[in-house]
Amino acid sequence: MSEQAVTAQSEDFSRWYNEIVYRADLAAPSPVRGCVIIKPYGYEIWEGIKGGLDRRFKATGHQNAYFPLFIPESYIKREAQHVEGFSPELAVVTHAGGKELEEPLVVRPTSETVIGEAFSDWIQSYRDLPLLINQWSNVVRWELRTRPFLRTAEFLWQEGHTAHATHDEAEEETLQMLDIYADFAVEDAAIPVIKGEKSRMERFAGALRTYTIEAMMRDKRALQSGTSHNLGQNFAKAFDIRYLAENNAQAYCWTTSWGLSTRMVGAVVMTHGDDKGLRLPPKLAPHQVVIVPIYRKDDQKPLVMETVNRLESQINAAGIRVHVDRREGQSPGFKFNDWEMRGVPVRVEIGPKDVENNNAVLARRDVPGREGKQFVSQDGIAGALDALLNAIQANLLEDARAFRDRHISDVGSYDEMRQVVEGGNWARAWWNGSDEDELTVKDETGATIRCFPFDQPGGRGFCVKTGQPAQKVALFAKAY
RNA sequence: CGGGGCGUGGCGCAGCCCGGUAGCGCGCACGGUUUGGGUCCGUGAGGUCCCCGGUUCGAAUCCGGGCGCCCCGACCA
Repeated sequence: MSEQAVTAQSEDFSRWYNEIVYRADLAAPSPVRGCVIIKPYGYEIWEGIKGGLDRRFKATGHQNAYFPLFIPESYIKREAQHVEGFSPELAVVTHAGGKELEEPLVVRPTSETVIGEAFSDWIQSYRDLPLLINQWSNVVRWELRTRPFLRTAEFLWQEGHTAHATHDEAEEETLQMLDIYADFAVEDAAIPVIKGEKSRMERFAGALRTYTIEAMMRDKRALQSGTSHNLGQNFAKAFDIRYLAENNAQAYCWTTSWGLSTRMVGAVVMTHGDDKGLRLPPKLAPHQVVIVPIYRKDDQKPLVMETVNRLESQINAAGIRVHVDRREGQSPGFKFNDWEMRGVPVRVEIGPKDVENNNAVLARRDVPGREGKQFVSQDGIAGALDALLNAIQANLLEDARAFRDRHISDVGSYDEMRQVVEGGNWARAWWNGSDEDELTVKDETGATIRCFPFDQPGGRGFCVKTGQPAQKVALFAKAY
């Protein structure tokens, strides 16, 4: 368990992050380079994320399915930009069953290709459309540098794949799913995100358009937290996904894909965490409430535990995820710190005094020290907790939003942008530059275009780089 | 792939320069003590010192070779 303070965020943010991930018991190192073991506590957070998303997917008519881990190498090569984008990071199986395979098998980096191939069989008529499929799976991308949750060689995610009759329907789906990601991020993860479109350079390999939700971490770096792609007819043509229209004419489908990964766990850590550890939004917290019993001598224990057990079932009955810390060896002070490290939103302290006075101490994780503590009556404690959890959920979101907004500036010139970005902040600037200009900016400032936000100021301005008239502003930031 | 660092009980490290058969903190087990903000004391378990080879009476330590990992950059959800 944790026994000393972690490295402060202000001192070394990545070190802080790594320490938190291990000390909050989210993950453990794996024997394979670039992979991690997701421990139960970390996995429960992922399960919360899965639950929140899956519910939304189902509500919008999507069904889950599962496609194979292995993809024939030739499939990957069918869509020109797709190969180019993914080849460098593929893991390939060349041997199996004791002999060399006739055709190497790629471990999926994403499944557009296999799913596209399947779709071409499944879809015959316009009556088969739209086809709305989602898959929960693992994928492998052999990244050069990895960090737990943010970028690992193998990661868990969901990938949605849909096929539609028209471009507009596909576009509508692409945007709907982006909205779902944003809604999940804001409502469940308490992470304020900015919706926008990716630049040509940052677009998914093989997509017509890529949309993204971008979040600001506590070190002000940007984290692409979910993407939704309108694939146009690129994959439909490569995999022959056609349908017979009402007028008896063959037409290619329009497809989309969208994904969100275990990276979101990292986003939660880096958006809300502080120097004492994790701060989990109640909606995703494996334990929303932890009860720490306090007793001096053994004769006090039965009394205290009686109350604790009673409150536990009362809180449980109210649909709140509660955990009682029954460990014997540790002092209350140790437990306080331990649960703060793990980010449990509310701690309930029950000691002899509370038993006597019919009280309980509630301590909220998002407000440090005395200020975050309050006495409440044991009667109706569930109601008090419910209100408190809602307040914490809202406060974490507000806190993150205020932090983000403080660190985004509108800039009018390239020099100004440079200054803002070099200070670690985000810059909003008019842009009409070329791919090459974008690369230059990256070279010179370290920042990339995170997106062209949907929320545009309107009117027009002059591009910070080229000085030419521009219709849109872009967000620039250093990113993970 | 370029630059830097490191491989010693589960984790973090010392020992290496100057060879003599391995130690500290945390964690773990047991006993006691304590418990309203990281209690304290005692006892104990646990190690192919990354690998291979060489030098030597003797190698964690010296020499040669190899492997692995981490950090910073380029690539990326």
